[in-house]
Amino acid sequence: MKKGLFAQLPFSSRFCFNKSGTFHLFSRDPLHFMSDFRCLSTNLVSNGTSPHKLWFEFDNVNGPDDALSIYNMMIKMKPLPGVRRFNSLLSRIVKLKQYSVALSIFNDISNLGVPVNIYILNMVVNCYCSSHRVDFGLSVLGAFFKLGYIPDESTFSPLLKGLFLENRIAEAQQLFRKIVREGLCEVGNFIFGVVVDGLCKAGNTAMAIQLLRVMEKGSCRPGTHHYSTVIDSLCKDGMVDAAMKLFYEMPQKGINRNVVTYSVLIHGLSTLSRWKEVKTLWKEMIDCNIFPNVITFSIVIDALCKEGLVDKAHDVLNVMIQKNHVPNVLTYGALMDGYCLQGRVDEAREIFDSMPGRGIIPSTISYGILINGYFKKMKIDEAMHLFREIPLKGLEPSVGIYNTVLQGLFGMHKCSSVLQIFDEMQAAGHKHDFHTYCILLDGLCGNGLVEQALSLLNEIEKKGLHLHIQYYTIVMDGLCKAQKLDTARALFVDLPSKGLEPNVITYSTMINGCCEKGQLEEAKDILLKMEQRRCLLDGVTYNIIFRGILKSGEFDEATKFLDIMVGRGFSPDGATATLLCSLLQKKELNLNLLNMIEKCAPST
DNA sequence: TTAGGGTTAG
Repeated sequence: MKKGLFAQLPFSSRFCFNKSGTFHLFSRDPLHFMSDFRCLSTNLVSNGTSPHKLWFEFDNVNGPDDALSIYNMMIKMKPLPGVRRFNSLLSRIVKLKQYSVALSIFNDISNLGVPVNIYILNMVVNCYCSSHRVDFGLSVLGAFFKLGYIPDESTFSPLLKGLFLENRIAEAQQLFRKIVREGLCEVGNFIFGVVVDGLCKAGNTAMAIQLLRVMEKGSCRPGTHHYSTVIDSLCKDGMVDAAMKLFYEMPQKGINRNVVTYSVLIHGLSTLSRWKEVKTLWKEMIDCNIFPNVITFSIVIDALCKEGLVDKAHDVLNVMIQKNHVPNVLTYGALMDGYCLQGRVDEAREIFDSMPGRGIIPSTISYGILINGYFKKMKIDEAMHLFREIPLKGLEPSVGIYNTVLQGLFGMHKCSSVLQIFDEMQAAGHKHDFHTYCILLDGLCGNGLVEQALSLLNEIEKKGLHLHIQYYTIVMDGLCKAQKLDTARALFVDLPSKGLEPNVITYSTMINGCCEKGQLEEAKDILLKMEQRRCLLDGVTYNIIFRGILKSGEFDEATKFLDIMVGRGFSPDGATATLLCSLLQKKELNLNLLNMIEKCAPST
């Protein structure tokens, strides 16, 4: 059907179809249309359809198939519909995020001689930038000038967004500066929003705040959107107090807060279990006539579940329903995960089964949550049955689902089933990703197959795939646990030759391996190297070293180390507490250390 | 241009 449609297109050879039935454009010079688009195609077929019958139907376009059907009808008309009709169709396709479809149609209409206007050119820029092809987007700028159009905010916004999306932060900043300095277009709320969002997502919240301050002094003042974006980013960076400060600054500066502003802050606070403040904010929000929506409720339900308070979360769900808010697939997913985390997978299953009756179709992630829950309860048959059900329900098993199943099977020591599923995955054309390799390496190590993990690592190297420090860290850990410290050390020493830089987890893995083998001196050497390379120690590393010293019986040294550790804001974790308890029982700790432990960690 | 889900190395 689809191929038939394209056979009628004048340039059907440019399209190809992938396995999922969607089509994409062969890579071509994005500006080739410049040479073609003025040429009028003369051999159009007319079936007499009136253009007026079509123009109102674009809202009913719900996917590439609909788009192509309408497009096919449009190009059969004589005379051809005007550029505005094509504009509306393209705009609908862009809304559906079918960028390659939009670009292909664009190429075709330009070949058919439909004149290109600035709206269409901006859409083309947007399509390239949204599909990680910002360089093509930039090259379209040339077309603007050739056609006498001046790029505007709608041209530069997607370009900036695209650069941020491709993690080309410096270039995005450079372009933004150029736009401002040279007055390339009006710099309004919209473009500021793109830059604030881009900086935040790039992890540069501090610079986003600076930009807010710059905006305050200019003609385009920051608004609710800009503040909400920055508050959210601060919360995600764990800086909730700084986020609160900005939040309280808003009314002082005459900026309204909306449900998004409240929701992101509630998210930040509830992840830190600051429930008292969540309650205050909730009340304040309603007093201000801003009402929580399905996302706000879902945020709270999710946070309660992650804290193990699934029954409370279920109460919130009931309140939500009483207040006529309709829970969606994400709300139920959060609750299902909450039950699974408590090992109450049957209750999670009840929710899952009740979803279709409530008009909600479970997503692949809903399946993933439940499959993971079953594996954690060792219910392999139920897990695999659900996995097999996914395609039967018309859903595409994602890489994430395959990863969950592979990991679950490894956890059940079903290595032969892992291979079978991995083969199936490849046969079905599903590309494995970075996580798949991590799961395979970790699963092989965890099942006593460290040598095979090493072979897989070699294979990854030989294939010239992107090497990642995490692969090596996993295998080094496996080697240490298999009493093969020498091989782990060799791998560790070789990292720089592969262009890889060890990170805090790599160092702590090796330190742990050395401590377990009683090689405290070597562990100290690695610690020294780590500090020389300015790799900051985290809580887990401090605990690993502390346990290593404790096990060596050097209690005076352990006391000194604990003092430093606590001074830097880290406290003994669960594994350390267990070790301390067993040492206490054996009465092996000295008095100084006992006093120190009591002072720093009353809970342990 | 702003908010929510599973898996993800010590």
